[in-house]
Amino acid sequence: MKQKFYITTPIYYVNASPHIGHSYTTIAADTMARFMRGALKKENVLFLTGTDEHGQKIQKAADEAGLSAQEFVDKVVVQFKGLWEKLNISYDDFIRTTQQRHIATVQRALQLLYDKKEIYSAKYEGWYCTPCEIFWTQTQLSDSLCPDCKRPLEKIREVNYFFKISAYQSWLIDYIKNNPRFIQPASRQEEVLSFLHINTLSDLCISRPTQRLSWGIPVPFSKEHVTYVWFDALINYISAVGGFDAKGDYVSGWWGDDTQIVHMIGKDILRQHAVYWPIILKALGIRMPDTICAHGWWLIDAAKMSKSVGNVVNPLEMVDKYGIDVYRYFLLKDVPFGLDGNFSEEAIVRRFNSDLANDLGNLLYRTLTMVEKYYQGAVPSPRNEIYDERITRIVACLAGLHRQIEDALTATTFNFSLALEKIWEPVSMANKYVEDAKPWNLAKEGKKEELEAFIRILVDVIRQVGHSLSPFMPQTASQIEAQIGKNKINKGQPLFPRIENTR
RNA sequence: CGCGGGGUGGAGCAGCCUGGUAGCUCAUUAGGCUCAUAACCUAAAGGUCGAGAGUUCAAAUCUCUCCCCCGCAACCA
Repeated sequence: MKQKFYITTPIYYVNASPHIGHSYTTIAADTMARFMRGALKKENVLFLTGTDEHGQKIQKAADEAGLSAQEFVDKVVVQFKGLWEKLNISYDDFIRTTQQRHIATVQRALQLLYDKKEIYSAKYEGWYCTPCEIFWTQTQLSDSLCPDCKRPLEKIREVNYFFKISAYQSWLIDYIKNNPRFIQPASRQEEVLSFLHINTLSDLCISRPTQRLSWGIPVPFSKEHVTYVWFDALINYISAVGGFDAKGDYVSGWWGDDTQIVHMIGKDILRQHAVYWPIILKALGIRMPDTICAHGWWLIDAAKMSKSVGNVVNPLEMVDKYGIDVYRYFLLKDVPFGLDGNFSEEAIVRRFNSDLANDLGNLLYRTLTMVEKYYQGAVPSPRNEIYDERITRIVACLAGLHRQIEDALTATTFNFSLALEKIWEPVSMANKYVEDAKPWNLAKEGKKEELEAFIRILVDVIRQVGHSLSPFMPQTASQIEAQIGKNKINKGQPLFPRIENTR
């Protein structure tokens, strides 16, 4: 494990409000960041999120809202930050592409690439739909009408700047093959490789004429152009944590060889991150990130989430209804990371009742009751002399738990659901052990020492589980800690009261 | 002949790379127990692993053919 850990979410495009997908990526990154803060020192972890604020669609959304672009993005950013606060997202830095630190780095990067002759200007030809403000290439068209609005298109010819990514295709293929951890999960790596084998990369158009779009970062070597949003956006990962020195070398405390760099993304933007981004870095002479981790999508009642269908899930509503940690738990547990998941409230309730109420919540509450009943609320002190075989097994399970979680999260593919399964193992063992130990008999028969050892191991399980849970469910972890107390319990109410079928 | 993902007990999935008694969670049923949130524990029922052919002593797993479902336009994690 490297000394430092730098994890990012994508910077979210602020032309609309955040939805379940944004919250999923961010919760996953937050959980990793929290876990790594425990594994490394807190100050050796940096968790970055932010917003992508330039481009045509934002300008259009701003126009529709009757605001200037800047006013519009300022407004939406507040929504995102509000959601992250509500979801308990522990980001260390929040970058906006309209910030000066970002603009300066993007412009410097462009100039460096231009000086290295990695960028050239060329005439660009395409079909333009003026009402939609969208460009279409010949191959996207079946007739001469706009695929979106079915209105006639206009043939436009203009000068734009292109980045020579085609020159890097074979380098990229080799790099991906030689670094199997670069794109995760492995199935995504195959996807990218097969894409690169089948297609020949064409140079990336990285500018837009100012006459058509003014809401962007000005290209330093042309007054008539602003930067294309994707080039602008990807640079955020380096502009947030460093900059170019006078010689044009990138300098950063978070991009050295001692840092593990992870970009958490959704599968829809894999192409940009696995193809464009490495090439940009390579051309600038900057090291590659360690891992690009692309997760799947959430389907809503088995259908693709879509603004036009109107089935977009608002995370705030779910959080208000079920609670932050229940929402976090559901997203991280219900689907193996990487695959598409199916979101429904029935599924949340099912998960809630079986895992949180029946298994974990019930274990905590029955234990609290026993401590209260048999020991008047005082937590028995550790007793090592009585160990039956089952206690030994539970102790071994607890001892190995941290390692198991670490393996699930770091050794393979950010397997959150597996990590949570591991945390539930001691919970289940403890619930079984209650049946075996029959504490009510121990109490009746006056077997004081056995009873104490028994209660003590339950308390140990709960403490350890609570601690292990803290990256995933931070609030729950502290609630458990508060209820089980140090020397004296604070019984309170059941942590996750079962949701009965009320429909 | 476009590309990719998938089809495993009622539901959701693992297993397939590296063939060898088909496994997990939930739901169902029966029993046990009472510390506990009708919770917990134990047990049972339930599958010709999409169809067919081939390789093999042996195929969910390898090969071939076919059938069906979902993405591959936009918003967008």
